[in-house]
Amino acid sequence: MPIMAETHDQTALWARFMRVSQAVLAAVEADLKAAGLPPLAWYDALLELRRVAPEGLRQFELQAKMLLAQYNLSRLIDRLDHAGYVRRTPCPEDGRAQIIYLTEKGRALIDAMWPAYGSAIAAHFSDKLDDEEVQLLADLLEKLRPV
Amino acid sequence: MPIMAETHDQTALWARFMRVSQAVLAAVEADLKAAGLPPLAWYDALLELRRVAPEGLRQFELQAKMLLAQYNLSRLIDRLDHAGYVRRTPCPEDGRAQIIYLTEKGRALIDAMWPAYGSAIAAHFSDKLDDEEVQLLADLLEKLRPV
DNA sequence: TTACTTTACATGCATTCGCATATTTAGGAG
DNA sequence: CTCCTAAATATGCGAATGCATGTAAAGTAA
Repeated sequence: MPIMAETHDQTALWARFMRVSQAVLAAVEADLKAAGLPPLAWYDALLELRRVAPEGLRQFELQAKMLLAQYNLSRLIDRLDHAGYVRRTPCPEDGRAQIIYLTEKGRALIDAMWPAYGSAIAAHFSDKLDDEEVQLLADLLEKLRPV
Repeated sequence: MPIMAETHDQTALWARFMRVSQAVLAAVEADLKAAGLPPLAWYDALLELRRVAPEGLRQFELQAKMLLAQYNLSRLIDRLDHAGYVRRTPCPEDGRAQIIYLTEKGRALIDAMWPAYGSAIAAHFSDKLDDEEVQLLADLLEKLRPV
């Protein structure tokens, strides 16, 4: 009964997809933590801010670039702000809003995190794929990308 | 400079891999929640217990099958136990241990969750891949699987 | 036996998350 | 303008997580 077999294959593949992606992510996070560095979300947020520097981003713009709920991003920025890596400033054109700027300290943190982060990505991810496989996976992920 | 280009490709692929897997997982979890059902981890744990039923599993055995820290599994079992889906019993051969059994109510929850879960997997994952792509992705994930 | 190490699991505490809601301001409709 | 709705962000509170450590039983060595 091929239909059942396919259903099973697909469900098994789903389970494997989740397990592998979570395991790889956990391995990379563990490497960062072992190096005494902040979690990945900090790096991601700071990196998005560096992409637009010297401009800043409004919170909802940053949210669109990251995969974080509004309240979680609000508090992530709290932490980044308190730690001195970003600075919140009121938006002159919209009284509700704030613009978030990367600070010099934040830029330095990106640089400090990248060696450990890049090595971890290589060790747990990139090194396991050759060029052809990189392209294959990129195409498959494009198909899976939510609309 | 092909080396830099490859490094960039691989890092970009890493980012995409993480974003897509997290987005797909979040979409499936959201469907479950919208159906008023418990989170995926509950299903996963109960399913592992059903696989070995009528035998039970010790906590560390279940931990090896799932991607959960020891203390998180301990508390997940607390919740499943309090909700009546599993039952903890002392292990006669090892006074430190307990054996976790699936209850009838737990078996019923698996059955109740599967329609929503299966549909969500199909909608957010399986339906986006044809048979050939399923096989390709399976092979790639096998390469990425941590040792 | 005693003493030490390891394994299996639990738990106190601080951090983070999820949810609902509050707060402030924008942007209309009239 | 006034009233209403929607958008941008923050926050109180309960649940879940991470970390360190606790407890109790096994295993091991003498």
